[in-house]
Amino acid sequence: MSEAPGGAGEGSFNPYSRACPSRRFLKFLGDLWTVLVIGALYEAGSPQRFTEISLRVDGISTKMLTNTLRALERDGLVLRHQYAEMPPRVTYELSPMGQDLANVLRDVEGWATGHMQDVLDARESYDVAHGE
Amino acid sequence: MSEAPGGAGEGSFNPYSRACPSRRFLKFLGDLWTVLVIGALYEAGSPQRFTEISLRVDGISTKMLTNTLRALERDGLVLRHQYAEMPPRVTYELSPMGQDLANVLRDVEGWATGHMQDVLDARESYDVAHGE
DNA sequence: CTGTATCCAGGGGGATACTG
DNA sequence: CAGTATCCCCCTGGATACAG
Repeated sequence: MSEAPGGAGEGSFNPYSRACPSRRFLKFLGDLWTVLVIGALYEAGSPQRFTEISLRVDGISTKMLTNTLRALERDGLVLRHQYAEMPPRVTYELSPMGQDLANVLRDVEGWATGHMQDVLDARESYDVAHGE
Repeated sequence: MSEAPGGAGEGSFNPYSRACPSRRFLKFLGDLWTVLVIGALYEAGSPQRFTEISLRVDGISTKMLTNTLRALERDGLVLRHQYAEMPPRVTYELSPMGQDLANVLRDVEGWATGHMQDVLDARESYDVAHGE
């Protein structure tokens, strides 16, 4: 019952090894746009259109929104619905697995905003102690 | 009681706004090296030396390990201890706030490794359906 | 051992223009 | 509206050499 640094058992994935696919995946999950897009879809609670998402995620470019949504869809985290209308209408929503992930990422987001002030203070102390 | 996309109340931080400092912080927290270094320190359970950390986090360069540790220390998430010895000895450990964060990030890591296979399968299905 | 300093290639990602 | 296609700059981050 020896454990790798990641605590993964045998036959599992371990992001602490550079060759493991979970490392790249973890990197993707941590990507700012990934986190915010998933969070936006989660917050919305209903299928969102391309433009709606871009409005919720301030500053995201069409390129990155496209890339992010495409990757999320490919990974089975987001469901894409296309309607044969004119003008075209496309919506995105979290898959069950995506919603599960959203809950995890939401904790990270909550932790970040919840401790932001502490961190800001810590930085100030550090900068003062280390000569700006 | 209106809510921003991030669900943050007034006076709080909201990473969905590009100007909010929490966005940059969230980006830092999601960074691969940040996640793995914190995870490594958490797993270790005791203060770790520079070299020990680099061994746990496969593939990290001295530059990035230094940068990451420095940033974590500045943010009050990691405590650095320096001993006046020869050869020099320095150890790092999570601060109480850092340990709190570690628990959150650990869930993300666990989610990633726990769903890696599902994602791998989803990708294969997607690629087949969309012509490789 | 624990970093720091520099160089530099590669890729991420913004801005912009254009299409079905 | 929902993207796609390019250009292209910048900045990340690896490699390397060196210092305390």
